[in-house]
Amino acid sequence: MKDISWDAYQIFLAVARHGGLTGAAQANGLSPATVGRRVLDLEQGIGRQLFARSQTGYRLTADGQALFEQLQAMDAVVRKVDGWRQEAHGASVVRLMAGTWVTWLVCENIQAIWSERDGFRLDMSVSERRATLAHRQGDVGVRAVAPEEPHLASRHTGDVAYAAYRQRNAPDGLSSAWLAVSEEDAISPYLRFPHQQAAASIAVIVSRPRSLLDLTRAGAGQAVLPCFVGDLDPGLERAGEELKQLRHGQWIVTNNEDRHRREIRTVSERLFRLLKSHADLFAGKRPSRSL
Amino acid sequence: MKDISWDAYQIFLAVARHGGLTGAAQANGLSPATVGRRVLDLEQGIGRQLFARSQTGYRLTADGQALFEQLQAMDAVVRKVDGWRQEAHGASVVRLMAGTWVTWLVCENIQAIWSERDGFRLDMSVSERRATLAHRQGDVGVRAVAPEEPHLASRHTGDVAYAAYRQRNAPDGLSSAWLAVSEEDAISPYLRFPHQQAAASIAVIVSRPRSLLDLTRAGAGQAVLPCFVGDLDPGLERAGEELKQLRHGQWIVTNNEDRHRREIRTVSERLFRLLKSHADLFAGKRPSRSL
DNA sequence: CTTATGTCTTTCATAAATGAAAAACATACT
DNA sequence: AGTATGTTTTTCATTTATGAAAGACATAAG
Repeated sequence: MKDISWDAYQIFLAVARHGGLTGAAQANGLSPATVGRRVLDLEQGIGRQLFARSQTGYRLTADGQALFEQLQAMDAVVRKVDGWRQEAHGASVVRLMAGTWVTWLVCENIQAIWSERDGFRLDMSVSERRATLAHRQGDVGVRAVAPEEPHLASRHTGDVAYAAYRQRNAPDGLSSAWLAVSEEDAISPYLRFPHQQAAASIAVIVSRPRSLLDLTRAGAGQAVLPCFVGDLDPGLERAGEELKQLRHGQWIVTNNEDRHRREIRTVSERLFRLLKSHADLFAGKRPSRSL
Repeated sequence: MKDISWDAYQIFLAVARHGGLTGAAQANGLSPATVGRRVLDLEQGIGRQLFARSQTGYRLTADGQALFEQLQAMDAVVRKVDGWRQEAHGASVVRLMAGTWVTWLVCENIQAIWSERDGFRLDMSVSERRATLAHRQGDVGVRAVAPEEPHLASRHTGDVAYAAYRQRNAPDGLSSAWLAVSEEDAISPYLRFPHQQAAASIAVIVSRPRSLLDLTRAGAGQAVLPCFVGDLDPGLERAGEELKQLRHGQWIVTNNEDRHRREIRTVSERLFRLLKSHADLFAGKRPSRSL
């Protein structure tokens, strides 16, 4: 019984997961031809057929399934090792926690925040909840309330204004119906507004704020959106004045202890610059549409 | 952060266990040069130095020790997989590696080594080369030199004596010609003897030692044979005294790690008993022909 | 001290593995 | 039915990895 080369197990797992050679080849940086050969070799070494082959891909046999399950533990070890490697490299991940719309703006302007040459990975996590950066869940946060936590450092970027938006030039009948996220998901004041002010007129309930924008653009009704989102969209117009009771400040927060970490400083500086350059837009002063 | 090829981990473990490249190379069926390169590559991939290198071997660094400990779980998975592989084959093969004449003796006494009721298959592999059991090529080996490899367990069975043999009562003219295997196949000292002592008198060259016995019995000349072969054959007699310079010891070897395998223990115990019961015969003390 | 031995590292020729491309085939769409 | 698409398998030229051998070096023995 000859020893099996462990990379054969690695390739086997990839084929099993992707259900074929093409996906596995991409994941492992090999060609489909090579992956096919390696799997054949493994089957010979094991003495069992591990996959049922078809023109549309590979399916695990019972024996293949047995091996797949056994090898999960191996994969778990490698994940732990990878975590240890990352640790060994100091901090090659920066985790950014922000709400739906700031995350959207960052994505639209990603080249201003991150490039491949930076040598770290950017993880962006969307949450409407207050970014506490607790338990090191995040490194940089964007929030609507100035932090009082002593371990957090913050920088004020400006105010955020809100208004109701509807489809531009929409027929009048539909545009008065309200679009809202569900009450249980309505964490922020702007998300709660339709429930508090026009509950009987809510025509559609969605689970994500991004869906509000989509529906509004499609003419399904009106929704409360941040001005920097609504005013930037050529398919939307304001359905009324700014809703001044919803206005709030905006802060970028980091952990005091992370000040020395270059990657975190880099990201928070760049983010501050991005938000500051959009300060008027955030505050509800209408842009010229040339941005 | 690039994925690490899992066979690199396999090689790392071997180097760590053997404390150097040479042992790991043997265990993995690679050359020391290759192992050294692979470990360098791994250190680059991990971004840490894993070994302190010296001319006397490799010692784990603190980082290397951390990785070593993490990878024990991976090794454990592979052992389980190997158990499953064996199970898939019904744990049903024991591979015996021995020279021509021991293999012959085993065949003559097969009921003492193996029966169908044992529930495993016996594979017998003839090789004049030293049985290293490397790369799991064999499970039980018989060899002429005591093993120094730390992963091999051995038991001494006794000495093997050699003499020149000819056809019994042969006419004098033919019996002085020598029979030999070819020089390139003459791996063992006894096979080299005719080339070294009587090269000009070699009448016939064969490729297999078994042919020496056949030719000698047919009266074609004289050949060096182990005493346990020549003395047992009623058609042969010694052509001279024991060739004392050819005498050597004999050991049965198994892999330390295979100790727990019942079939391997069974075969090596039985083999030991067989060879031990023939110890006098092997040592050149003449039998009574009633065996 | 010198010599022998064992081990690692480097170089170079060779073997093995690889990927690109073509062929074959299955499935989905028109 | 014909066409388009996606996937696998096979072939062949190229690339990569490998091992043999030489050199360098450390350690042990005489």
